[in-house]
Amino acid sequence: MRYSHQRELILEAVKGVKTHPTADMVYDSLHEEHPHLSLGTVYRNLSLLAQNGDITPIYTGDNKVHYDGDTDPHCHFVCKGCSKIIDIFIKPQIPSEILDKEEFFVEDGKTLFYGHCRDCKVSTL
Amino acid sequence: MRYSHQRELILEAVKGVKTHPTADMVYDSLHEEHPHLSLGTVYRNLSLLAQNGDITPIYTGDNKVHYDGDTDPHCHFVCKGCSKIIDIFIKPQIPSEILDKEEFFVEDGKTLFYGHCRDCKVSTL
DNA sequence: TCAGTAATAGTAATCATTACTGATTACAAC
DNA sequence: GTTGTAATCAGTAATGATTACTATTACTGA
Repeated sequence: MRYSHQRELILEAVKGVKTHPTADMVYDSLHEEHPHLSLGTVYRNLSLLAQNGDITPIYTGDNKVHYDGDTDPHCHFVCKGCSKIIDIFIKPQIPSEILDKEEFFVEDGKTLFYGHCRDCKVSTL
Repeated sequence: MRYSHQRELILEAVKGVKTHPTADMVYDSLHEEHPHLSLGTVYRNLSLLAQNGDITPIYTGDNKVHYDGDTDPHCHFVCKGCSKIIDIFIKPQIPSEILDKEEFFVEDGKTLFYGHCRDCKVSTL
């Protein structure tokens, strides 16, 4: 993969933030300072960076792909109220009994927990 | 929720199958025998049934929502080759240390494992 | 410096899903 | 059974996230 200034910007925008942004959010955060950056470029590079293992995609079910700049394996918590994603620094465990299976070969795992964050818990009472 | 014949059909189409179908797949499986069933009805009812806890949505990252008719908590394996989803009947564990957190309140969890199934493993060698 | 080619900007197209509208249907009260 | 009414439906248009396309720009190795 050849170097590109845009890709560098996009990578830093994801790594420099704890909010697990979507393509749209990355684009918004960069657009003011880099008005010529294209949304298509953001999508393409997020996808490339994920393929390359530099960032990790998260599929929460909100119909948008979020990205995590921290590629160290860990879990996430998704608030059903405000859709916020919070890092949970526990390594997802792959139970040994399924590593021995002949049917499939596990390479990695993603674990999402769903619930309500403190702020949203209060507001549902 | 009021009874509807269409919803019954859709629920049975998901429950009667181990393939974790998408809206599109449910529609296709029913359309021949029920030509007047509308795709919009399939989408609306899958969403309602999921809200109601009768089926479980799965977000694998293929940009389509899959549904599981088995609502007993368990994990899934996703093949990176053929996109097949396989049930893994292990209950997703919620580590006790995060249940005590003040920051958020976990209600449920979803665990996906990624890798290659036996057929696809062979073909990548 | 320059050629070759990957990457970009800008825009059009795609695809899954949702929203809308007028017709139909479940179901509760009479 | 009949009727009122609100949920649901079929069919189709609209939306929103993402991908594809094309002419242009910019890395990078020679």
